[in-house]
Amino acid sequence: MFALVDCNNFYSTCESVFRPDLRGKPIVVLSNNDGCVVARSAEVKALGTIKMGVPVFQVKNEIAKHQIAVFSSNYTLYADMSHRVMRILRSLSPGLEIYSIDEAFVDVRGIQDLIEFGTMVRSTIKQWTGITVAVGMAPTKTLAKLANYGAKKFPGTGGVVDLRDLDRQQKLMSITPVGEIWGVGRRTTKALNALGIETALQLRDADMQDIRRRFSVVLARTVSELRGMPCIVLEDQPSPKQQIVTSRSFGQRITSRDAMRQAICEFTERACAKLRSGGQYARALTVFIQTNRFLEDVSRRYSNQATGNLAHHCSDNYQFIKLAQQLLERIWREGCEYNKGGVILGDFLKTKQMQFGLFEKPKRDNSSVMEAIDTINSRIGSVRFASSSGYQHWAMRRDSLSPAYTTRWSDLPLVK
DNA sequence: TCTGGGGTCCTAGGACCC
DNA sequence: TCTGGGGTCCTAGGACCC
Repeated sequence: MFALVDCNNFYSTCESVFRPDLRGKPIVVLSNNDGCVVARSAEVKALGTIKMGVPVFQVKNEIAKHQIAVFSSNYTLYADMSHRVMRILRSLSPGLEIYSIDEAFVDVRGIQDLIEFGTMVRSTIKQWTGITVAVGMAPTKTLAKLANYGAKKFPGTGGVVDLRDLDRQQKLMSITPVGEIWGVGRRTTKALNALGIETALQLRDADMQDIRRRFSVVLARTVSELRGMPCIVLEDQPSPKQQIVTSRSFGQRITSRDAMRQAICEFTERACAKLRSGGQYARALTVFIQTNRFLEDVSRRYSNQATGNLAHHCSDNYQFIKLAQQLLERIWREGCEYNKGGVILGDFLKTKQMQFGLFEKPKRDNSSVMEAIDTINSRIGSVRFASSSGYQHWAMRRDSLSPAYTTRWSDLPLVK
């Protein structure tokens, strides 16, 4: 038995928890660079005119008209609030899989009264963090997701749904559009609709072999899960990463090679720091740069990437920065207005054992230097390589950033 | 003028091996 | 006119998730 616990309107709730004056008011939270709407409060969802993911400039009038409060993404705040929620969940159940920043699967095997448990989870999290969650419980992950959908969609449930009962499953599936099912995206929805499959129930009762043939093994598994046969297990041990991406849209367009080199070097540094924080080693690095992909004039569009390998695996800023600069030289095109760039670390070592080449002398090991840098950066801010320091004209736009209420002493809310 | 960031998995096709 | 069978590895692209 799985429970899926999912925070309601997570980012927007994180903002309103510390702004009681905004409770019950419409709120949107924007993506990095203040580009798109990525979270909406219940009041905004109810308006129906501001869709998830819409570019903010397209809904400027709507925002003004309804006096919607706008926030830039404050990931420091959201990550901290997420940790608080997850810590509570872990204390309530030993089996926990943190699935994303705002949701987790919980192992609820052996719990007799699921509704009682779900209600307790909900009220505890609400009281201790101010965050409201919905709880859906069922014998497979896909059904638990569906139960959670029901808990959010129908207020009469009190935000908690136990979907063990087969009749109840059938009833909910019959009124749930197939596109709401976990694993069924936009493209698949369209293709399924074309076959006459509109509801979750119709997908559950479709011919499994036919689904396997027409679509993929992934969708066939979804069908199986809808029938109550679990195919996806609880992964309470986080599996090691296979790649690390660090990329940004720039606040202002970059046209000079020097500024781009600086940005790419900084991305590389950050990616290596993430790598070390997971105790991993990588060998491949990809650098990519692109102009605005929405440019009308196609001749001004440019996008390219280059991949290179180090002689052996490492997690050393120094070597990856050197490689990153060589790769950038291969793809740099003069005269373009770049609006995004990034790096991808790949080809990770499967074990924690370092393997050197047979005929090469082990290079000087910088790990103690890296460790020192990481320690300093985690406490008091930034020690940087010279290659990535300098002017930050490209820093992302965050015009409506809220304070770091829970992680910076000077930002602590005052109670009068 | 303005359009996010970070991931995973699957499939098809090409290059190569014997 | 006619061109095998069995395999691995890599990459690009697509689909999905939050």
